[in-house]
Amino acid sequence: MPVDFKEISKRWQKKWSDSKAFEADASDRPKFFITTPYPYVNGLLHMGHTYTYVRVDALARFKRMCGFNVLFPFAFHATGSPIDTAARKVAEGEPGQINALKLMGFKDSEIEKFKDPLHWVKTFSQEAKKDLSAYGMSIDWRRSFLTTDLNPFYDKFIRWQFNTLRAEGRIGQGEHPVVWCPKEDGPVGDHARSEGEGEVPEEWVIVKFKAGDLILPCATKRPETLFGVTNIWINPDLEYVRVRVDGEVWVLAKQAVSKLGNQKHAVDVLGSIGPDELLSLEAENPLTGSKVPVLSAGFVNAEKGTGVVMSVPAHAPFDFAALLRSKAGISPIQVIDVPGRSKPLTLELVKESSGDADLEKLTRKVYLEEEKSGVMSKIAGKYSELPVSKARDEIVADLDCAIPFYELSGPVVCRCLTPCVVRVVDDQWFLKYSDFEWKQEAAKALESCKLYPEKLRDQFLHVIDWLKDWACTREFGLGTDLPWDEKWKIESLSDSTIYPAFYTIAHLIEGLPEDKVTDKLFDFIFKDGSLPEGVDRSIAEDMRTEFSYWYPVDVRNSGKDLVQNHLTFYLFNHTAIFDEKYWPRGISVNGHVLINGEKMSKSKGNFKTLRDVVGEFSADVVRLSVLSLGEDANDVDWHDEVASSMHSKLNAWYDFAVENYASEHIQSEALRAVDRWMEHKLHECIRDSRTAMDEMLFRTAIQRGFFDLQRHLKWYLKRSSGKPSRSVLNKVIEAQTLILAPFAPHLCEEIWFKLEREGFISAALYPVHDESKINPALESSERLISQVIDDVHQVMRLAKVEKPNRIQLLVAPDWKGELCRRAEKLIRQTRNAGEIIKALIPDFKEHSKEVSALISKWVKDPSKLPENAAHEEAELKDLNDAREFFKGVFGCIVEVIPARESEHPKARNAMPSKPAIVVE
RNA sequence: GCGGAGGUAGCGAAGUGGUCAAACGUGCCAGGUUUAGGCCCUGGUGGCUUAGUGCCUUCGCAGGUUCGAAUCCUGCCCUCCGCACCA
Repeated sequence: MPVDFKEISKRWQKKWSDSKAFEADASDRPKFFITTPYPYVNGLLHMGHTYTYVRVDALARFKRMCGFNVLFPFAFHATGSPIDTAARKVAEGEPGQINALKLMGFKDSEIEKFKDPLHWVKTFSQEAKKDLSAYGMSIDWRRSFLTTDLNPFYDKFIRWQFNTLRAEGRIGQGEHPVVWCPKEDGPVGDHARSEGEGEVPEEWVIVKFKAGDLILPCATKRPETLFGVTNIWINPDLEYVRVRVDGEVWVLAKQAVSKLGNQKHAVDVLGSIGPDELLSLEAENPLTGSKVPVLSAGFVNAEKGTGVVMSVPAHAPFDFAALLRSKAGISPIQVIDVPGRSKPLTLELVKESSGDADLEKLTRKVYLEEEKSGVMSKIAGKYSELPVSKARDEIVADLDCAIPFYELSGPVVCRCLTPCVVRVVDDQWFLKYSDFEWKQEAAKALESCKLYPEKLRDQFLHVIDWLKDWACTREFGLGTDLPWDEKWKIESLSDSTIYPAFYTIAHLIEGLPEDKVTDKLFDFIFKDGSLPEGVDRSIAEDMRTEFSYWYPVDVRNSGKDLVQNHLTFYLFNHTAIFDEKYWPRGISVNGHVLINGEKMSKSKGNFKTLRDVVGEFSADVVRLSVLSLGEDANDVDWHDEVASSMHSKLNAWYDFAVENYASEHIQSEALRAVDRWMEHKLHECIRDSRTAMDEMLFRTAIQRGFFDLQRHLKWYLKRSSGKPSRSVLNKVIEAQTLILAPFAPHLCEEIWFKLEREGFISAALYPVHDESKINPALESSERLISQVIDDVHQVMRLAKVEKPNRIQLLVAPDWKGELCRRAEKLIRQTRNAGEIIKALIPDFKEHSKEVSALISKWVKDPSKLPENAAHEEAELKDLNDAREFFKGVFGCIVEVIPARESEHPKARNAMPSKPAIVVE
């Protein structure tokens, strides 16, 4: 019967909600607290969320079924600039943005409202809540909240967090390069760019060459090549100026002056300087002291650097090409050796006639090669033998006249269509993640943290090690004001590190008047401070109880892209703020969702929202499908066909369970071997799926606990010829339904109800395996029988027999079994066939020829040796017992005969557990 | 470039020194039932073989260690995640 999954889903969701099934409060039961990063609410939840969140929900449901008091809360993130920017775009009538909203199904009249960022936040958090409920998430919604100052309580919590961090010395202020729009006079994030997404400030160095009283500032990314400078390039077509920079007089291209101004240099243009004068200068290499001439070259451009270029012809294709053209008769100076190369790549490949595009390519090639395998040559004095990147760092550190300079990695254009520049701001606030001691604390927190999967650990360690100070404030966007400097908003990754603690009190704190919510109150709740005056004691104490009961978080699960930032920040901040007993207990990571092997993207047209798939396939089917497709940090590849097939499987299980369950009392009955085999398999499946669930290996759990169990059940039904044991069948039906419940909770509730079981299956206990029922010895008979069926099929196929009249199974004589068992032992000791044969022949005199043939075969390929060879008598019994079954399978008489009694030439082929087969 | 994870059948993916031609899922082929069904059942799905339960070849590429390697070692190629003020 077709099951109406959607109707079932709605009905049970309502029952759960009406009975507050997932609302959890502090108690004396063991607790399990699981969280996942809240989504940013600038759109609908999509396929990626279906995976991450169902992993959390499946674990929550499983732990609940293991008797834990489980808290699974959920909230919404509004902090940051994208929503702000999007709202502004709507206000400006930007067609792309408006279209995006239309595609989400909003009517023209509604779109108007999206001019207000608050409307985005409210709309999409509500939509997400609807979608998640329809997806069957077992969330305690009482504890849900929004971030930013839209929510005064969360806002105060974040202020407390930052005041605490500051008091602990975790926050500093300093210089920082940012991408800057000169017109808007502010930083420009990726979201606010019309061009240049992903471009960042790159670190260059300005090396100051002295030329009399003047300074020629050469901007370079490769200061280690200073030893090879043969001349300075300027472009006579550019306009050059003298500029007073930090008290010195520099010469540079006019366009470059503002760059310096933006990078914390005091600049004052003194006047222009002509090419003739420039070309007459002689510059002093600050590293070597040698004097080099200034020459002209057309490739010098003022967009990059200063318009003054140091020329290293041996290692820079543009320089060498220009030098060839200049006919100056200067020879390149080699600074870097590459093993296996007698002459620098540049000198080998560059011709006078090389075009700009070729030179561009070559530059990249040279850079990569020399960066990777180059070492400094002898000429580099104390730096010789060093790898180039190391030499670079040391040279810059040693040279007073080398100063940092930033250049964009590529052109960036602001949303206001103004080209952007790099600006060094000096009042940026940082979280001091570079602090060695803080790193050590984070590493310690990691140590006591269970990771799912464990192989994440190396990456976390690297991130902790390499993490630098994090700029934690922004000048615009939504969020919480930095408490002591309200020009700044706290940046979005920084206001979402310890908020799982807020879940523990979110539903209670709203009962207090806002003005009573102070830092002191948070100290009381989270840090055992004293109760501030005028605060309702019972609420405050409840909050403290909730926090100390639920904390720490037992598992936090997210997509793998958050390891490198959010999850690591999460560790850092917990160590800074909370007592060690509250540090995270577990972190779990999952891969991304691909659709038909491709990354999901709106432009590819394969973008699916959560509500799309749930609408198409139903919650249970999506949940089970997406979890069955992958685990670990691997990506899962969504295919609709998988979901269709999962739909059928679930439907079939519903029918089977409801039709075959005997809810009346079952009389005890004697169990046959096949019944005990079924119990054995059932308990194996229970054991394996339970273990997998605990490790969040849901695909394994589904395979062991669903696919495998179903296969075994099918075999059991066949083997028991339509007369399965009622009690065994009942146990299978109960266990299978319970095992499926964390994945397909709605359907399983419905089955549970139809089985006339009390209460929610969500609150029932997950099956526990009974070790005494597990007995691998029970498997040999069934394995023999299924193997025989396979072999007979193969014989029939090869012999082109479609409908056999008679099948004979000729069972190997006991001496062969004995031979196998003894050979097995000997073959472990030696690979010498002769030795083994010699040892065995005396006991198998009558079969000496066969023995030597078999032994040499087995020595050559031990996998051919039957393991745990059956005894003739047992094999005859197993096969005889299955005769009726075989008859049903093949539709003909099946005879079981000892091979030694058969005249048939095939009889000799019989081996233990592999009877000879005669098909007629 | 740097750090991390990977490359096994059409696809997804088990398997980490011999029992693995490779579980399980999906797809595909053939047959049955049904003959509206995204239902169900049976067999097959690397190549060769076709009275026979066998043989051969594969686990990104190239070498090496071993009686024996998808599994260990070396080099190379490719894919994915992240690389910061962005959620």
